[in-house]
Amino acid sequence: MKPDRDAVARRAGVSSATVSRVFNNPDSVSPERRSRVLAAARALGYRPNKYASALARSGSGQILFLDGNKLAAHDRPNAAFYASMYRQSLLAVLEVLQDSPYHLVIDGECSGVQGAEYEGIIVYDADTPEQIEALSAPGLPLVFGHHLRGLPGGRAWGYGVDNEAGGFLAARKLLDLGHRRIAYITGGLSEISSHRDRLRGFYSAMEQAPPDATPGLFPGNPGNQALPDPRKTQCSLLEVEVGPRGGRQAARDLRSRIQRGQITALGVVNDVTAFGLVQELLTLGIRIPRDVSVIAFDNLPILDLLPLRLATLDLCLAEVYRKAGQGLRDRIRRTVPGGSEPDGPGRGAADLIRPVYIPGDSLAPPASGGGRDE
Amino acid sequence: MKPDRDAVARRAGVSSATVSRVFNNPDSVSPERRSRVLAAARALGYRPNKYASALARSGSGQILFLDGNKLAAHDRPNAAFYASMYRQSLLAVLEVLQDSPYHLVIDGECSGVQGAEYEGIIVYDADTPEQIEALSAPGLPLVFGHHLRGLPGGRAWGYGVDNEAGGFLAARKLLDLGHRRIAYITGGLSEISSHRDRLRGFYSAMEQAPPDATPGLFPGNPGNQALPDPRKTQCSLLEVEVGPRGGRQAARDLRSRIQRGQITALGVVNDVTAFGLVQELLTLGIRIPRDVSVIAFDNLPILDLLPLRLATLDLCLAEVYRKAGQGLRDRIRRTVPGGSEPDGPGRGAADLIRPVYIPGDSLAPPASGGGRDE
DNA sequence: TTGTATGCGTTATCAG
DNA sequence: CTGATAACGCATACAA
Repeated sequence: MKPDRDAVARRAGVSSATVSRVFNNPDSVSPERRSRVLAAARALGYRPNKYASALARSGSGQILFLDGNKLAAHDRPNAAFYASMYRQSLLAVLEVLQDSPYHLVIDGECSGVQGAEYEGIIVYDADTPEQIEALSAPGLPLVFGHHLRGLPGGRAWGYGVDNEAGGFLAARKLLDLGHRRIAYITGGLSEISSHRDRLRGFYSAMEQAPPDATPGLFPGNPGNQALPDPRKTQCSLLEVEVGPRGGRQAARDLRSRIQRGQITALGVVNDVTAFGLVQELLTLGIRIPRDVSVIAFDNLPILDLLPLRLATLDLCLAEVYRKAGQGLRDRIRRTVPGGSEPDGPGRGAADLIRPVYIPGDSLAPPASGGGRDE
Repeated sequence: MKPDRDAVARRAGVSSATVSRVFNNPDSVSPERRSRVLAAARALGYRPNKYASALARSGSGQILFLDGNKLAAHDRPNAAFYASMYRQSLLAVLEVLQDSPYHLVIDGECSGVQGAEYEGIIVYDADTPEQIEALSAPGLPLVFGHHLRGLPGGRAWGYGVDNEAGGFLAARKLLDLGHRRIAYITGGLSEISSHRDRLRGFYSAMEQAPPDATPGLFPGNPGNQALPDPRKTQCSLLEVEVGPRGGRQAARDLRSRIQRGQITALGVVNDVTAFGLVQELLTLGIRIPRDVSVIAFDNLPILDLLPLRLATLDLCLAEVYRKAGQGLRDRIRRTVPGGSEPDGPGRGAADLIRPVYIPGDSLAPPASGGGRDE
């Protein structure tokens, strides 16, 4: 029924070992024969059998897609809203691994991480990379995805969202529209690195703001964080619980300042928080974007439940995880032969992908003509 | 490293073939030896290698998890809100298939359904079962999940949500609280069978309502559907576009009737629609549950974004898909040996699971003391 | 660079 | 009911 390696070999007039080499180590076979083999394979619709391959390699043939949420120290507060990201990421990895010799396995129990069950692990949204690196077998190629700056020094590799660039971009959008009285709403700064990164990026754009900018009206204090002094930036900072409830709280806290024109634009750490914020602002009779502009992060489906289209930044997780899949694939290859340390560009480091701006109806120039006047 | 079949055989003092039989056809080996083998296997932590197994069987060893949304005729309107269900279902199937000889493969391209790539298919949320049955190879065990009544007459099997029971349950909750002036909000009745089923169940509870019930105030007309005549039930019917926008529309349509006490409770076809409805009702100054009670279906995470907890029905998809996984597993077994028609209880039929009531703050007895007065 | 031969862990067939 | 033994489709050490 399905063509096997021997069929291809016969058709191409080579030995079956050569066919095998073409698929596993193409450089070790002469260009002329290689193309003959590839042609034959294509004609027959040949695709290597992953099972036989794994069996022959004495490998498991499995790559684990490990959900960091299952290992998280604390319960993720708004986890349920992020199922779409999970789906998106999973499908991206699957697409990449489609015609690799590996199967993607989704973690049922996290039990087998220790054992030699897998040939590599892709970690989805890990809370504490160190923990996972410690948990998994020493030789295992490990790829982290999602939000990451710096990774544990070891064998870990990562592909993630450039949250700092995202924060910068968000602030730039507001500044370019002419806003000068801006507040940033966030929370969980001590636990969640992505929140810190977004804030840092936001600040650094604000530091570049034109000199006519009005200083922050209520300088928040990120406290123990190694962040720029908000008094030097043009940005006010409001810390709340991250989530819809915190967003609603923020709306009540900012109400009078917005109504007096002391704040004309808001950056919000994520859509979930922005959701509550916008709900409550509208309830309080504050119009968006006329009275205040709002921009957030994540581009979640829940935005469709808001009466207006919120401007936000898409995290491009599909791209992140596509890269993660490819990266792992490459690293497995390099790990097998010599046992030599896998090199590649900057091991232990992370490739970051910049978020993309998604326009909405929540952004407009400040009402009172530019924000210079008192 | 990992124990193989021979290790188990040696330890149990039997041949390796016997070990194999214990795992594949337990009845064909004597009880005494069987228990010896099982003991040895447990002691060694032996688990059959799925790859070798598939290779030897000349099977693919793969079960396909096919996403019906990808084959849907029309774009699913509110699909993004249902990612959590996808995740939930997928994980349930994985759990069941954990120690079966099969791997779960998630559809990348739907390309291989024709080929003998898979040994079985689980179809997630299929729009048109007929289409999928036609598309897949004739011998393939096929299991459908999600919303289903009747299946194509052929080899298909299904496990789904008993939407009719859910509709009945929702109506009963309202009736038991004393409501007699009730409206049901739905849409897409001609395309979406689950919506019809919920309505049918809702109606049938209303037909049993006590004789003091006030007749429906604006008898809707489901038109071409084979549904009970709303004039005979105690229920008013409002058809809108399913989704947040339709929900908001419904709120505006019903506003005056609610304010005049002509309607005291609402059933809504799903949470997404209910979301818009509740948003708009609150905006219009209608209090929930004081002015009107609301109950919906699905128990989606988005309910956390509402300022009050909406009562709803959980679809228990985890259980549905756990059954689906087990069912498929059984069917594959029975299909292999004789080529005889797979029997099992009621082939071509569907096992339905009843939704479960999730309490909330959106339900209360009618304000004006029982609903009897004019 | 290429071909030959062996083994990967199971299942299934066939004698006993 | 049980035990040898031949596939299963492929990777790779080894020899050419």
